[in-house]
Amino acid sequence: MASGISLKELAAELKLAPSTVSRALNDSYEISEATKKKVISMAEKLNYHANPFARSLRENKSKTIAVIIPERINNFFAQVMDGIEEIAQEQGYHLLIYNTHEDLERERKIVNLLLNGRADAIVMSVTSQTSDISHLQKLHDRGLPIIFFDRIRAEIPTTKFITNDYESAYEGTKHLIQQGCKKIALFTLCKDLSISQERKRGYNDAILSEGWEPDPALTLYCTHDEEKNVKLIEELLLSPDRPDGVLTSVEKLAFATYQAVKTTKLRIPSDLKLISFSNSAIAGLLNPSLTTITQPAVTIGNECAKLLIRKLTKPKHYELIDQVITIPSKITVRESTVSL
Amino acid sequence: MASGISLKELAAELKLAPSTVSRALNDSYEISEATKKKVISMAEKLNYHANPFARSLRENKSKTIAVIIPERINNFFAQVMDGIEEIAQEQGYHLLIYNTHEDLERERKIVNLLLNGRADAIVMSVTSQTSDISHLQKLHDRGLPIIFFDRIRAEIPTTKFITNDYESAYEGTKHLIQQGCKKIALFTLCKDLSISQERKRGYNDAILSEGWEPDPALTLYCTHDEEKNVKLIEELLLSPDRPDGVLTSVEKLAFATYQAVKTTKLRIPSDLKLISFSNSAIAGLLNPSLTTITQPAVTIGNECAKLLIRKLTKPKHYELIDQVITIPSKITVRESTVSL
DNA sequence: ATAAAATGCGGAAACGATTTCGAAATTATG
DNA sequence: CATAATTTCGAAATCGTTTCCGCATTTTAT
Repeated sequence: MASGISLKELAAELKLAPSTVSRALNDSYEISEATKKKVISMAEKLNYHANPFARSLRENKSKTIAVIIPERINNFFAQVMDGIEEIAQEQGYHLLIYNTHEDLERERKIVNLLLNGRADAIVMSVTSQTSDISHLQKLHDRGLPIIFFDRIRAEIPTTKFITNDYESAYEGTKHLIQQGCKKIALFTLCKDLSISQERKRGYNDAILSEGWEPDPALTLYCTHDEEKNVKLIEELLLSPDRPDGVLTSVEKLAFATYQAVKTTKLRIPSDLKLISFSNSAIAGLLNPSLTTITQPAVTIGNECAKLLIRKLTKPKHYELIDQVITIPSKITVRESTVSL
Repeated sequence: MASGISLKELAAELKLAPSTVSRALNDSYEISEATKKKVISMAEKLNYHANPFARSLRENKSKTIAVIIPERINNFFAQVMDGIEEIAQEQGYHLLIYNTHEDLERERKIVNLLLNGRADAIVMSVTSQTSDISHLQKLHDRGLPIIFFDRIRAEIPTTKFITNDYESAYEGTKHLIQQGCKKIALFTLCKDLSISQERKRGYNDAILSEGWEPDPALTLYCTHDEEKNVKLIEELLLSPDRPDGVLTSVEKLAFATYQAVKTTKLRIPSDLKLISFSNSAIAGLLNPSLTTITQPAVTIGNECAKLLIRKLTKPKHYELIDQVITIPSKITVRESTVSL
């Protein structure tokens, strides 16, 4: 109903064969410049737009990239999406967005949907639940180009983009130590996530580098329920063994910590220093301003899209080799970690 | 390459005609339960997934909704997108995302792209540049269901979702007055945007309701360049006629105001009270915490998607009538507007 | 001057699904 | 038992492209 004129009708109008018109519009060498001009001007006049489905059906490609993110769009994912969108639009690619909402079953469903070719490639960040990866394996086996970012799975032999999670966590923890913290806690998500593990490793090694013994009680595995997280953090902060420094592995846990602190008598940074992975643009406006480890989210999005599109346009020349590309984060020190 | 088995191959495997298999999978009444069972189980076994392009080509619909937003994904648009995604996924619809980056030319291009049926419907918020709306008119004329939200265009006779911009701005301004402000400024975007106009109207009427004379110099039309905005705001705040209260029409201008205030000797809220339209989850953690007018972004997204999908699935029963549906915002008073 | 090659275009098949139409097989009806 | 009605399925057309193949006609080579 909404669709306009077809190629056949355009051809009839021009008294040419559909094949000729198609070739003219695709700038084929077999067509004379004269007819090309005629065809193109008539196409413009009649407002002809090729039916994308007919083309996709015939060519077996969709000029579409699917982006799968694991949770509601936060600052980080928003910036990655912006980064992907920027390149995709520039290259004439379309963007499909899916959200697994941290649900493995939904992830499976979505991935299976994409098995039928609706998208030419996939950029994704897995759910924290993703233990069984057979659905991802199947995608890859089918030859569908797929790139992981942030929450990656090393088992799938493809290119992955992350930030320097280990080093950033190490440096962040070191920073807390330099600021005088003696008992440093880590607030993180699911144990199973690669980034959680890497960040924990960095945190642990920083502690060890001081000759200290890491205390398992100081690693808090949080949930996806915001209120519950605040409660958990409150409990820890009210306990006699409370930490005097915290590294939060994701933005929202930093905010939860600010919330939790409110109900205690503690003050940031005098009683508790806080540093967090965060892509919030207003970390500097918080009370107190938040020391952040900022991930290069837009760049990650850009690079994912660039690499995928190169692979799609020149499949022979580019391979999504099994490698992890690391783009470093940047630490910005603010009030939450400096003693007054 | 990535595509799997076709209907024809599945049919061959079953020693049935493609038509029969198609009908079986679509649960047609013409097919016996016995063969349906056989077909379905074989389809599962061979991991058959219908080619979406063949289906779309034949049925002339894509089960896809396009979302067009005018700028990088901020809190508001992220929440709207989440809201749309939620319903779309539930109903088996796919989501295409486009960003016009406040550029009318890009908006035209994107809209023209969608003219060929790639999406069954559109949810959009126009750019601040959108003066000529012939491209939107054409979309609507072609019968492509389209819904506007937030930044709407009244000229296109379809359903639009907004918040109570006028009332919220009125109430917000009144709140500033009640807190003792005598000179209230409005920081807003482009004059041409419907929401800007409505919010300005609310602001103006609140001023008039006090018997005051609105001062044009107190309305600041900001740009899309963050740094420039900070400069503009600084200038105003340093002028002898500086305001003692500010209503910002969008979130980012509130943040710009916080930035600008830093370089002045002014204090919020004692010297300057600030209230802003904002969907930031951490407004309460700012320094000082920010009084906000929070738009029902997720709900707006939900409602857009619900209405569109109803229209798409039952075109006879639902019409996207020319109306503006208003979902009220909620004012949350925090430190930035209350004297200590 | 004739053969060979290049040019410019048309006809028709193909992509993979849905659907109209019709035919065969089964059951019901008189 | 003969005919009608119903159930169940197959053949073929169709959606709008692209592309393989073929056929003139013109240009170049021998």
